[in-house]
Amino acid sequence: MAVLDQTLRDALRARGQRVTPQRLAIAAAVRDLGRHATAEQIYTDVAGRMPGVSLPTVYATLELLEEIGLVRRVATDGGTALYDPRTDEHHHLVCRLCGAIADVDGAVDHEALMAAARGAGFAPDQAQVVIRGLCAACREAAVPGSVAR
Amino acid sequence: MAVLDQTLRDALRARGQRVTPQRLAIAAAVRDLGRHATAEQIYTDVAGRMPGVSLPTVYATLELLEEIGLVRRVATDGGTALYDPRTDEHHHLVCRLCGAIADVDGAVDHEALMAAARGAGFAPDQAQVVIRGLCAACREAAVPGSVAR
DNA sequence: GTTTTTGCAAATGATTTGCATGGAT
DNA sequence: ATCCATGCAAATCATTTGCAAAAAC
Repeated sequence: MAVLDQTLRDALRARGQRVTPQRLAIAAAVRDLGRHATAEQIYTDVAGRMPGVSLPTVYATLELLEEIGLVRRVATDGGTALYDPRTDEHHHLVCRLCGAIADVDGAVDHEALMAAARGAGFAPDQAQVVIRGLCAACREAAVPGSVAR
Repeated sequence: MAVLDQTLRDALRARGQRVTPQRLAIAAAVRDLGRHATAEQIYTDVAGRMPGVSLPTVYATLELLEEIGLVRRVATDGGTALYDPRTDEHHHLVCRLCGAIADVDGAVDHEALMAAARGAGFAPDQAQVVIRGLCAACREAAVPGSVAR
């Protein structure tokens, strides 16, 4: 925890930006909430620790944290973005019915993707893979018996 | 063209839905505009052929066309969705500055992705890969000389 | 002290919804 | 004749912006 705080403090100073309690609290909330939280969820969590924080500040800070590389914004198709504290290469599975989200590791050759992007003249920042479908629970609900036991 | 129309007519009848001039015009617009059009662009194009069409109808029809499998909705992160008449497996490169979009073929083992999804208990519908970065033009504009000549 | 951040309220922009009329079957 | 689809206007919802007050540096 102190580690994250320190990284953030250093990054902010390096950018000539200020270390504010809001920024520290938001970073802590992202870490503590774990995977895939919406801005609203993060806002609610932060509001618990620090009454008075505003949603615009949460958005601004999440953007900042993303630039610094402490969070990844995941666009899930569902209109609402998720913020993921896991910053290593991994991808997502999103349930089209209930919105449940799961991680997928491997299964994608990241280097091949980046190479393909460069081949097209792009300077790629990041690749996001989102697989949409039905999660086990929704599949069972839709067609009882369809999920192997 | 007649091919697309016929496919659409058949699909609509099979679903017990109606073949309307709006639906035919919207399908034609998607086809004629080519890749990656926004709902607004499609609306503008359709309005040219058929004054009076409404944006809500365009949205509803695009959703329908996606269900039928005649278009793919591509969520580009940029708030605005794109509709792609190319329905075969391929992925996208999106410029973070100008929004330019390019196709990427191959580079992803689609079967491996689907298998990974199934392994997590999902019944996957589709996988979308979006690579964000700078296109050649924006890269050149940002850091002159950075693009190999 | 100077400059960045914050909080508030309001704006924005894409997409959706409710409802009465018009149209396809 | 019946039920679906359309157009319109208004609603929704996530996210962003403008600006004056407060807080870091």
